[in-house]
Amino acid sequence: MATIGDVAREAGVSRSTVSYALSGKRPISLETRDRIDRAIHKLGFTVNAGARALATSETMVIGLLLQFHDDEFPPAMLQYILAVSTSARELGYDILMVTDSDGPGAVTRITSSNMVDGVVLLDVTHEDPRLDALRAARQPGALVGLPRNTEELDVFDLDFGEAARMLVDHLYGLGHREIVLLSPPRHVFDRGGAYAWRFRDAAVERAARYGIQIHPNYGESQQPGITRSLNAILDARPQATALIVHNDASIAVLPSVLHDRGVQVPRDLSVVSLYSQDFGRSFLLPYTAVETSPDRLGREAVQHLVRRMSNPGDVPAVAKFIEPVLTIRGSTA
Amino acid sequence: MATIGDVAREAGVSRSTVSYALSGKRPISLETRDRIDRAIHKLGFTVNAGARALATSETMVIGLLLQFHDDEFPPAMLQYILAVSTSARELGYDILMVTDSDGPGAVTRITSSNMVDGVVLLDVTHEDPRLDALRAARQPGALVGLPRNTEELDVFDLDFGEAARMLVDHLYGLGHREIVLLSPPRHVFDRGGAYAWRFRDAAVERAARYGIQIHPNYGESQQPGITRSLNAILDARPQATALIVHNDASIAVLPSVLHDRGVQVPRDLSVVSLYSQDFGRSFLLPYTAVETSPDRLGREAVQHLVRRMSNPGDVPAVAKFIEPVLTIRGSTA
DNA sequence: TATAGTCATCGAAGCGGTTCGACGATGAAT
DNA sequence: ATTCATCGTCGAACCGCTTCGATGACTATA
Repeated sequence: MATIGDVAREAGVSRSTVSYALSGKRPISLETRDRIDRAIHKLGFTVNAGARALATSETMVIGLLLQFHDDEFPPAMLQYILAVSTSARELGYDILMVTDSDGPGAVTRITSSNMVDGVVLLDVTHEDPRLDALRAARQPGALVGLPRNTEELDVFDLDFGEAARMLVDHLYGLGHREIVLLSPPRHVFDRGGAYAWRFRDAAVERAARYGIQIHPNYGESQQPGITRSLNAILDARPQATALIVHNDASIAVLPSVLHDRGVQVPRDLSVVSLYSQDFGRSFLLPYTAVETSPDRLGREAVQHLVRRMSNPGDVPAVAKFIEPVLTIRGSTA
Repeated sequence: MATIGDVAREAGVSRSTVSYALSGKRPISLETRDRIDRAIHKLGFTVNAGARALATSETMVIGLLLQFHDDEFPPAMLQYILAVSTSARELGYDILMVTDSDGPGAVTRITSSNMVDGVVLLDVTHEDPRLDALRAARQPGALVGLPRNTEELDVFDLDFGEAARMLVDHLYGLGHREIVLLSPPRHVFDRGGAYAWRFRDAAVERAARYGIQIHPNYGESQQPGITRSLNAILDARPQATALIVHNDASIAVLPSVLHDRGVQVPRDLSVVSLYSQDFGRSFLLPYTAVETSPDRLGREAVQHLVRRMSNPGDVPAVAKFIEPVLTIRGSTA
């Protein structure tokens, strides 16, 4: 393995000169730069990332922390992972992905050992135990998901309240007066998945303001419970003319369930939901829905994190709720 | 940030002594070990991963390389990612996940800069361009997926040929004499996704041996093509009594398509497929199928990689095809 | 013509660990 | 009573790179 010393010797200059040629932090004559370039190619030299990290205290790596809960639909998570990874790479960072079941431990481990320059926390809950670990860390973090206390933290999330209002407005405008709402499983609420109740509460509040009926329900996360609960919910409200589905696992199987019941959309029932474009494409979901935009979310989180990593202290904390976009797909009437 | 020097000073010993106490590579008296432990806790010391990596030439990080192709179904990939990540962590390794579109470049980048001790390549194709980069690297690699030339490489894959034979046998045993086979999209074949034609060829060969009819077809990867092609394929073979689906995207939407056609499983059509248990659970797939076992595959790949990383040279190259397991779910008659 | 900047380069120190060889103090074996 | 190992510890060197301050050679300024 060629080191910077080998390159220096080959080019007949000092190591520091090679370093400066590499970084461009000091002027180097054209001629020397040329000799150095040739030496680098001849020896196949690449900077040793560890040594550079040690010298600069910058690893150029971002930690990505995720946890898989039984009550979540794994395919949805992938969208966020990809978005974070891609935008990090665009900014020159690599991703250390940690799926430890011990979330706080993982945060502490990778930050205190200086493996990363910053972390992105996915799927943050109301009282996320990882936040204490993050606050204790030297490195900054960006959250996707809304904790109770956002002080000193950069958080990014969809504006679920607004999403709910948009969907209720849409249905109300079409004349619907009795709506069934399918939320995530009760577990998610208990665990503090704020997105769940932010969406539900806003929907209920909006419906109340219009004086229309809305029936909130919890969904299930595992088959065969999903189908069973879906049927039970629809059975219980035969008068309802519209369904709002805020539940990834349920929405994936909804088409076949509706079919089994002989329900035609939108003739018999209007259906709206909340999912990302990619997700909808994977599962052939033809429903009018609000985009969850994992790509925008992931990108913003990473960009902000990088900004904070480069000017520590200077960047004020932000809580950014990206505005939902309604995509009409003709599943409502 | 406390360094090993701070700990040494606090404990009144030399830095090397602290290091030996940490690693246990030389005997340390109980009393000094105690003083060192106290100092470590008092100062909240953690070894700096970069410095250690520099000194030992071991990063304790494994690179995980993946690429998302348009013709693949993203949710299936997640299973592998998780399996690799989990088993790596169990062995003390972290995962550097790289989703670069430039696969070979990514391999070279992370290996030549010594960011990782080894790499896992997911979804390896017949003539995978990443393999040259891997061969040129100092670090060993483990592949998931089968390349044309496996020399000097450790490859892990499901025995797709055997899987196909098991499914054909199963159907033949039940009396089926005309079978429709739905393969991955043509793109996958062209790109060199060996699993696609290994499965297809084995199925065709087996059917020929039994003297029964089998009709191979390419599937699609994106809606609405999936549904359209599924219907076209079924329309074309009205006599067929069984369907083998080797196509993640199609299998996810198959239930609703069959329903739309008024086809009852297994009364009107027997259906078998190939997917992992988790995948089936996510999508409510009730089909008799061969397990793809991403968890076993990921685990074996990582374990072998780690073994090779610790005794370089000593470990002979392996090509391991894990044996498929048939799970009867009652979708055949 | 003396003076002050630039420009290009070098040497040395430092980042935070690990590891090798040495060394004094013990205890066991001869 | 010597000799030999073993035990526990230390100092120094090294891993590969960055960066600070210094230096000599030029060029522009007064």
